[in-house]
Amino acid sequence: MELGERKRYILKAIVDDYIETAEPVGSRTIAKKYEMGISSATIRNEMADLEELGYLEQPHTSAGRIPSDKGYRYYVDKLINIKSPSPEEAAEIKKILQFATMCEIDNIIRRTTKLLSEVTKYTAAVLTPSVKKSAVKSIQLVQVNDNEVLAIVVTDTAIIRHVLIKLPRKIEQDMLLKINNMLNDKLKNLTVEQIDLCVINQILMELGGYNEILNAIIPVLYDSLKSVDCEVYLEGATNIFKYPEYNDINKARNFLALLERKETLIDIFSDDGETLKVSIGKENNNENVKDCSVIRASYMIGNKVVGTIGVIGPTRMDYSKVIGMLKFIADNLNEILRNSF
Amino acid sequence: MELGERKRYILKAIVDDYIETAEPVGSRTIAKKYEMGISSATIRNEMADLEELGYLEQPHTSAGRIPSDKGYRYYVDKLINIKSPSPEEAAEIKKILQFATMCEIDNIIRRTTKLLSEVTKYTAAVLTPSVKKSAVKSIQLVQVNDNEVLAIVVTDTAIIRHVLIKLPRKIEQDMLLKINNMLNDKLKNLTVEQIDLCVINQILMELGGYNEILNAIIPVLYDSLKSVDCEVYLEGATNIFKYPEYNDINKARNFLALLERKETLIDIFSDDGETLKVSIGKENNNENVKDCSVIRASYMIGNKVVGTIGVIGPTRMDYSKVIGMLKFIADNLNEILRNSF
DNA sequence: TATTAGCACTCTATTAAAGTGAGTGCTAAC
DNA sequence: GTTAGCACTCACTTTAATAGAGTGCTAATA
Repeated sequence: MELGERKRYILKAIVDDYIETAEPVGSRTIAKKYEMGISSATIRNEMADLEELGYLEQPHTSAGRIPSDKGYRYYVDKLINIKSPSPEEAAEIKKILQFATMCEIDNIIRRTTKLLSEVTKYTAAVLTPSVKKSAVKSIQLVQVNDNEVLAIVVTDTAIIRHVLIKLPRKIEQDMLLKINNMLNDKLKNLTVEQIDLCVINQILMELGGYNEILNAIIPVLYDSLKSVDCEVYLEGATNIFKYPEYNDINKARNFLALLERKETLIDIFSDDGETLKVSIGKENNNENVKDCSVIRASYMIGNKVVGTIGVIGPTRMDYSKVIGMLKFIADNLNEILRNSF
Repeated sequence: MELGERKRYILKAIVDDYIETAEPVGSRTIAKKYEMGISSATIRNEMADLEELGYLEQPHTSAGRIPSDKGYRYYVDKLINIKSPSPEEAAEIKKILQFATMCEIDNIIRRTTKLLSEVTKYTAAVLTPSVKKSAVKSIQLVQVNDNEVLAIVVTDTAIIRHVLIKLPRKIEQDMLLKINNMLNDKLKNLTVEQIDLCVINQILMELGGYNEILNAIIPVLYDSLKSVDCEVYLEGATNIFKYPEYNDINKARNFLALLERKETLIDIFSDDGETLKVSIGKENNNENVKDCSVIRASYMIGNKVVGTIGVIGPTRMDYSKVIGMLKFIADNLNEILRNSF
């Protein structure tokens, strides 16, 4: 069901105008502002058609039209002109990301989140790599003092997990080394998901002699890896107050309450493998986000898609700006991560 | 300027009632609800006195009275009955904290923050120990692979910092050990604040032979220690929507925007050594918190005050409940930290 | 047949006016 | 010193009136 040239132009004008003004768009506005050599009456007829086809809605009889979810979808798929950042903006973004390069990966991701929320003026979130799906690259046991050992796990997704372990008695250096080597032998290149009780039992069996020490170390290490799967960084939550759809205190509260729960954020932003995905209103799976839009991109560490970076805001979102910015920032982030990790 | 018995009773009744209802309290309400065997006219006279003395305010001529900051202060200092948690609540809190004991310290603190916001129904924040003021307990350099070394610093405040360092070339195990020992010798027991360029230069001098490697390690390690001083965990920010003073969208926005900046939170919650401190309205130093109250307690690791745990909300805060809960939770947290670290 | 001018109609948002009620301060009596 | 009584104040609510933006429909026009 392809729309005619003129209908497409009118739909685009309405979506653009509504995104800009947040007010229902009337036929006269279209006729005057987007010079088409066509009268408002004709536009009215076209608008009635577009409404019948489901692309537009009318808040009440004597108001202008606003885009429906279907209208936004058509706009994003067929009509949009993606705004890439201007040369100045691009330079600024590159500068900030370049500066972040000196930091650890957590910090890079955190700064990227902030940057994204600042340039888009919406709320930005980033999901760090999943520990479960990460493979163990190296495990180190380090003696901190007589009865404490620090266990450090480094994964192929640049996650570093550490946990301080109390020992029941002093441990000799060579015994620690032996345990350390054993853990590396058995666990290296396994994903954390693959490390199950079976694997653990095997280690306990093979190192039978050191049971007392192992029983102090293994469960703590195991719990530490399994307990938290990924982090979520959130920035610019209060940006929503910029948009009149959130002048209603209840809407604002619901939105912010949503973002307070980590599990919800993971649900909203977690990846399904696509490089860039736009979810408009009711397209979102999460019940509480049905009047929001979410735009997200995946990022990679070492040629492996590991996390998501995204933006959430009202369905009346400036799609062309956000998509442009998100693409640009995700690309740059990937480049930095490729070079550094 | 001591208040008479009856004035004190009336002031307490007004504060209690206003905290409960959020409505200006009239003389009739006091007479009826807080049976005093005294007429509303008499109470009106007393209220006029209390207003003149600065303990009460009147939003407008035909409204009841509300407490001024001075009124709240008098209430907190002289009139309050602190509500300790009920046996059931106490048991519940202990259970949750006990469960957290199995976790790393970060996690304990995070859970405590959440718990505090849940039991008080206000916004809770916790400041983790300051790195600057922490003393280095141990530094370990661990070879992750040929050209990467992981540096781990453990402090006396149970902070563990790690940073992955890229090396210009492969490093021999004994050289790494030598550098490691040297770093420990020179830095152990120094606070991070005390580690300045002078100390760094001394190390570089004494290990002159390894300049290439040292120049890769030292600056990164130094930056990592100096870059971030402490973390702030925040929970229950949207709890403020429960309180009618934040039905005004601008107030809500200002409050939430405040909490979004880490520096502001540090400014608001950072400690001045007192075990428990209540800051009411204009008593707060931070300009943007002059219509809030902040209640905070310090917590200790190894007999040293290291961090703050606190609650922020409207000046019409349920002081007796919050103080009771905060004391109880801070005491329990201290006990857990004393036993575990 | 497609377009347009014109007009009646709809519905929200704004403003003004009137009414309600909680609470006060003051006065005079107890 | 306390209290009853009353006039007064002021925010809040309700109602009514008005304005204005925008539509849909009809009839004329190109």
